[in-house]
Amino acid sequence: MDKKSPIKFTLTERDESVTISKWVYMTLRHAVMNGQILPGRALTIRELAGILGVSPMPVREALRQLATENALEIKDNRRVMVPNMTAMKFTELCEARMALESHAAARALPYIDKPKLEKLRELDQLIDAAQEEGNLEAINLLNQDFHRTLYLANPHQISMPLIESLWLQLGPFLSLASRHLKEHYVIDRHDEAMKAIEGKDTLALQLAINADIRDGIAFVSTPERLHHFIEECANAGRT
Amino acid sequence: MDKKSPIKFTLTERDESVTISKWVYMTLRHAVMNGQILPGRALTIRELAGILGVSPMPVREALRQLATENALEIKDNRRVMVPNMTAMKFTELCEARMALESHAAARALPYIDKPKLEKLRELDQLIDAAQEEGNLEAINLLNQDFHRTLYLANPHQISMPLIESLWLQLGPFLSLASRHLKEHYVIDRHDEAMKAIEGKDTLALQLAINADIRDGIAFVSTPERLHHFIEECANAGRT
DNA sequence: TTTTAAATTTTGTGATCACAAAATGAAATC
DNA sequence: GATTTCATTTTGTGATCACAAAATTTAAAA
Repeated sequence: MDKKSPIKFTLTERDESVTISKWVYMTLRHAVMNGQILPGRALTIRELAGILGVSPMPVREALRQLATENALEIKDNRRVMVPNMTAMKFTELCEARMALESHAAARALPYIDKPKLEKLRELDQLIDAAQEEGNLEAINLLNQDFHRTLYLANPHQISMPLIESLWLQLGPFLSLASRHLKEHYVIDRHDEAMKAIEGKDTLALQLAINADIRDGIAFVSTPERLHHFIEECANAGRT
Repeated sequence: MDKKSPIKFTLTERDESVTISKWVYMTLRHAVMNGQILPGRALTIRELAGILGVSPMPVREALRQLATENALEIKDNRRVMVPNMTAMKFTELCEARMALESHAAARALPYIDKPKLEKLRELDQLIDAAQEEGNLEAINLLNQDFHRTLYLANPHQISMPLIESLWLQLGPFLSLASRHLKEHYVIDRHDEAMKAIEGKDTLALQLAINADIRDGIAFVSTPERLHHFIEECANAGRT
């Protein structure tokens, strides 16, 4: 039954300068992050290799890498899949995001200079524009860019990879859940963050980041809706 | 010059039931964690495969996996090595540990029941015993066990892999630095943690965990000593 | 019809091979 | 002696192959 549901994901052309392994990794990562691969759907090396038009080898490495980042799950059967979401896991992931990202933001703040502030302002405006258009994927991408730019301002930063792992684990569910929504009313918390950054107010920045994370998942607000979405996603990729 | 310095690390016998890939991964991970591979020393797939007595394939996967955990660094040259420590990086890693682990501890606390408390007490006593003997590696291992047991008490926990990544990044430096020390006077902060756990006092537990992390790295206490050790480690594996 | 058992296919693992890029060493130039 | 150039070797990447374990299908039995 799993084999019935066909796998289909965005294929970008490969730049010659990038290794096949990396291209495969980035392609699969994007597919997972954007919910293009249903949770529970069994992924086989050869099938993916066929779709991507490469040998099994680079796919193998990419799958293992994504599994190490907990974007994929390798069961005892050696079967690889996008893990299913649970209510508790969702809570833990969000809480971990807040703990890690508010920390990363605080430690990046001293390194925010004029040009970086400008870059953040620019991203903030792009997000506003994307919201007017209602372009969901763009909003998501730009939002990530905003956070990444902030955290990476710290030249000694080491938590970005950990944060990316959390994003990867939340990505598929958020993406799938948002697809089942009629309308999105996203509140922009970045203004608060920008003000805190300008004022070099660490605590205010941490609060703004936490608020932003909370808002980003606000559409599953109530426990009922959360369970509703979880069920819906589980059904979409029924085993 | 790099090639001159021979690589040597602990080789445990492989259990039939475990895949070669996993065995190679665990072996290399242990070697990195315990400073058996000098930072900066170039690691080649074939050399390691030769030492381990396996084909290049499993080594390749293990190296990539350790690289995604940031235990190893893949340079542009495609060269793989244990990354060198810097003072700022060291600080960032410790701060990240405190942020993540105090968070993990707080979220695990509600799940600590009688048997788990007993297990923690047991580990605490083993650590005391190991300290009397001055068995450094045992202390380290048991200390990790203590923290792991605590955090994993939360059945929905998702931060353990992130924490392990931080341990992996700190491991080689701490291990190498401690080797250059005449004496170790480790203060046991676990008693405080135990008291906090028994009293279900979240804040006290977080403080105890943070204190424990600080103490664990106390031997590099002053910035001068930190720089001294960093230099010494860099010289040990000079490029 | 449902359950069990055997046969077949598919799959991950691990080894080997081919090749281009990178590192190394030797010779030539300044 | 120091630096560059070129030939040689080593290395990572990616493809292919062999095989045992797992999954699937088919056939037989209840």
